[in-house]
Amino acid sequence: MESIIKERLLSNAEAIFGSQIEANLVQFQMTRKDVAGDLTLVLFPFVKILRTSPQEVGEKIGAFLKQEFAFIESVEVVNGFLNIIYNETFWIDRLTKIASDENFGASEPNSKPLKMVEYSSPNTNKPLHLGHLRNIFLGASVAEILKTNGHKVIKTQIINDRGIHICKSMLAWEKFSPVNEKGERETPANTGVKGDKLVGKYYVEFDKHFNTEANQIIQQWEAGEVSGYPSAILEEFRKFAAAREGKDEKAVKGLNDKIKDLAKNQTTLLREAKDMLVKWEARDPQVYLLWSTMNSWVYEGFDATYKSMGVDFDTLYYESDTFLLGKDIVIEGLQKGVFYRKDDGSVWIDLTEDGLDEKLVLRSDGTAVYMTQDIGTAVDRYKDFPDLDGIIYTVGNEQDYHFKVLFLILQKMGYAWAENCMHLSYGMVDLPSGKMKSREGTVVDADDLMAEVVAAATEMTKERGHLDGMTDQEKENLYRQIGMGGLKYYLLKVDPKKRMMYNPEESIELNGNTGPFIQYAYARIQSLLAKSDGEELNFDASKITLNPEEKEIIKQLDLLPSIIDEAAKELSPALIANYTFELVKTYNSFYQSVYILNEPAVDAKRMRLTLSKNVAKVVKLTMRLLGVEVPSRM
RNA sequence: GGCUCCGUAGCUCAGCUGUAUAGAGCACUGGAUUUCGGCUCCAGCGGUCGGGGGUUAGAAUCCCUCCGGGGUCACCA
Repeated sequence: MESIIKERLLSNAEAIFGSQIEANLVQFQMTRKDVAGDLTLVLFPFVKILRTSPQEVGEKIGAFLKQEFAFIESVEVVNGFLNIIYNETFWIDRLTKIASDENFGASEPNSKPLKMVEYSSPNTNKPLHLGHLRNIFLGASVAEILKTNGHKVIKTQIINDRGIHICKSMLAWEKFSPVNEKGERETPANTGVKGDKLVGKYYVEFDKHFNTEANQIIQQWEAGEVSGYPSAILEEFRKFAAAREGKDEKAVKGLNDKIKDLAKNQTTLLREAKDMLVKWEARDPQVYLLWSTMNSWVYEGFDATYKSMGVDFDTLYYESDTFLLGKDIVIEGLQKGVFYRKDDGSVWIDLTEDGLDEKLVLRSDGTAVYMTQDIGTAVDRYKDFPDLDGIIYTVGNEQDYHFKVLFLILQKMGYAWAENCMHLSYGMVDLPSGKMKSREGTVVDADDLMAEVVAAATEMTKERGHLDGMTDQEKENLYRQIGMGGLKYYLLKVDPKKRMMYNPEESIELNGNTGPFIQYAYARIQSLLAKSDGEELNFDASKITLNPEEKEIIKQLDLLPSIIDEAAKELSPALIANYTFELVKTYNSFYQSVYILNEPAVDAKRMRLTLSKNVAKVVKLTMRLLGVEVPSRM
């Protein structure tokens, strides 16, 4: 509508203003809620150019528009703004159009280019936690939004199944796992422990012994027992140790941390883990078997978690498959002169001219680092999907720098598609007690958390729900829908870019800006429609006068397509959540203020039912975009 | 220290491609049902938009600076 009005204003500028005007002078905005109007034109830009008063130019434009467009009921100039009011017919037409379009809000499927959305991408050495939950819900939601917006979408993840971290778990399991009477070490099968949890346990185990060994080394050094250690390391130790003299607590701690790093590098455990990684890259059969066994445990565990979350993937990438390609590309880049080799054999890229640092892309022992495999993976994906028009990486903002470098490297390697790669960077999830720290045991486990929210939903729904006649299975499903719906909505309603606070009590709330609040509105409409007993929904528009709440609902429904466009462009499910919350609030207010089934005037009754049905339709669609299910009873 | 992100009501967050008295939820206070699901609705309380300066007819929004906080600068991922 805006563009039509703008067009007409520009083409008639000569008549209205006495001269042509710049297109960017015509600025529309939504009319403030507390002011009458459906669209507002800002008058200040004209005032500046034409040197008249806002009142004068506003009235001129207003009179022109009113005579030009039949759907404009009236216009009003207030404080430098021209508020335009559409007539009832306009809004009723909008409602009829929305009602007749089953796919209202969605764009033609596959009408836009293919996007790949990557999310989750866990390490295989420990279970998923609260941070992954935000990541996964975000990525899955963005994929749905893009799909509904007309894109072809491939959902994927890169599984970090190789690297020093998994070697640590493997080593610890080999060294420290108890052996049972049958001579077996611990497995998911013989302990009943979920696979990812079991492997995670040994990662922690490694860290424990690792620290102990490092501390012993430090004690030796402090006591002057230094035989067998490289003199260069000892020299550094003495430097840090001496520097502690007379420093404050914080500085001493920093120095001690540096000493600890030195000591860690001298531990047998770390050396063994590193040896294991080298062996793994050389495909040592024994190491490879252990690796694939432990990884399979983890995958089983992850699959169960993904199932609880209600998310899936179209295709998977494993670093163990892509890192070699990454190494090849690094060699290729070395020949091209994009990278250079240092004396110790390590390979680097110099990004100082781009305002960044030098970055390692291959270790001196020839093994791959994180960056190496990310290069390989990206190239691999474009080989697999030649019509790919961009990869969206859902990864926390602590890796902003990494992706800046990755995209830059890909560009320098000459891949034109690099400019379509995007980092969907999201903020950390904090707890009321502060940051999650694995060392302090404050990490919130994903499985535990989901079980908790469903349990809380169960308790509250038993108390307040309308469950008569539901089977136990239906009830269980409902509890799950409410608990998971609440959790997903809670994590998605905040702007992804921002750091957010996870408050366990708030996340299971049912009132206010929550998933269950929206689900309740949906269920109530379903109940209403069921009781309407097949009432026809067509009505005689001429017999209808819209009250303010009704008009407001139509206006909000009408916004849906632009909201989805915006959410797709910004990769922000939060925009969808906020939109739906506003819509539901307006609907609830309407519900409270009028009769629907009990409305005696048949046309008004049908119109209100139509309105209700379409609010439910939009709620269902938008909640689907967030991965939130809507129950018809609760 | 370099780079980077953030600072809006007691708390959690919208608004930030500039524009009319800065919004919502929670909490708190007070109301609403002989009505279709009260997990509802209505109202009140509450803010020098971190401080200062600048650009502009107009700044929470753009620029500079200071203060406070996070992230990152690994041959970890």
